[in-house]
Amino acid sequence: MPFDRSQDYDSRRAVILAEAARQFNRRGFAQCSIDDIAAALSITKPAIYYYFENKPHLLFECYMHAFDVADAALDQATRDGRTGLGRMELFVRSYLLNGITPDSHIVPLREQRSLPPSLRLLLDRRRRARRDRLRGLVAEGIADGSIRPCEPKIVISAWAGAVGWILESYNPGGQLDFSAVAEQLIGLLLHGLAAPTEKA
Amino acid sequence: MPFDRSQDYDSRRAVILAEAARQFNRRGFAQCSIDDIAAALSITKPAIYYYFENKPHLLFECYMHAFDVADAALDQATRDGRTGLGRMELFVRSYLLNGITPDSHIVPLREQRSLPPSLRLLLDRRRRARRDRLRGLVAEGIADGSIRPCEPKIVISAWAGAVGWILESYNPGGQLDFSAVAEQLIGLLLHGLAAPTEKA
DNA sequence: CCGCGTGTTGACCCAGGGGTAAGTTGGCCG
DNA sequence: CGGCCAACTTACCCCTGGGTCAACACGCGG
Repeated sequence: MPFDRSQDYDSRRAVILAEAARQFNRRGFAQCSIDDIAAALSITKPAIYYYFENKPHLLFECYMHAFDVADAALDQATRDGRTGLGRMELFVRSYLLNGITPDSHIVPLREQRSLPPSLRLLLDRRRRARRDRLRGLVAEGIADGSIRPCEPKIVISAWAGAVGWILESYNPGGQLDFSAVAEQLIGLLLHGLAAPTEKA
Repeated sequence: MPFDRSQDYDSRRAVILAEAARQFNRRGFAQCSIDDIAAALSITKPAIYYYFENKPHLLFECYMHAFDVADAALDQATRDGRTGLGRMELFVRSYLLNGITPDSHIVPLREQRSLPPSLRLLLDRRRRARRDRLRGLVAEGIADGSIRPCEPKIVISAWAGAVGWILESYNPGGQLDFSAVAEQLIGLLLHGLAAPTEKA
């Protein structure tokens, strides 16, 4: 998706953001300069500053976009799922298969440290909100018997790490296509959670 | 562990490396300057350059140390375990409970990108070697019936992410002490892998 | 044709931090 | 006591890259 001057403001802004996310994902925040991102779009640095306040804000908006996607998946899962475990499954499935494509606005949370305190605060708030909702789903699953007794905190951190690292280390050139990878991961995660009586 | 001039060369070098690992872990590689590390030890930047070639090498040695610890755990697990699943359990247990302390030379693999190509190559070699050994354990577990059929690649990436992210997000001030967290994580991981007939 | 606002550029500033050169301390050995 | 080497320090270089400024295109309404 090239930078097209005939598009409207919001579209051009989104194109820049997408390219930034791509580069941040591929090479890491610290390793790409604004010039790199600009060059990839065949524009110059000040053009980017016309749309975005500064480099951290660029990263921040990548995160926000990723949160929007994840929250939408979570809303849907909460609505459509029947048990705690079912909701967890719907969430991760929807997130992996509909929300995310490799190179979309993923930007693993590991780059958090690159944000100034003010932005980190906002980010943390959203992260905690999502985290607490997910913990709630696990607790719910334990209560309804679909999830074996365990510590929701640990489950959520472990899942987040597993999903993030799979996305990070996924190689599009490999033998498995992405949906196969996703299915394997989902199976693994669900087996870890499910109560012994479940069949999964 | 302060920097003590009366210690011998290797000890002082190790103290510097440990402090570097601490800071890299806490604040991220890009966010700490050599001056920061030096200041924390009450020495000056050139003193660090007396022991280490440059900043990437410092990070590189953190990684190497982490690999040494993990490889030792893996050797022991391979030796002492009886089934594929048993070996996987021994590995992760030994790694978490004996190998790692929060703030030791963990330095998550996410900082890989900060290394120059030559060092990344060396790192990748070791990472692949360990990864392949672990995949072998999973394959072995599937063959011996202790692990349900699945894709070893996915399992290893997911485990790596889960363990790494738990270490990263562990809060020493929380209600759970580290060994409790480790046990919860191990339980979760093993449930995900174990063949249905297993009791775990 | 003239301005005027939006979008974009070339040229520039400048702080931070990696890395170095040369000088200083302090212990040890002859 | 003199020199020498390891272990540092002070002072410095300098380049990268974030961020800015003034000038410039260009479409559009008057």
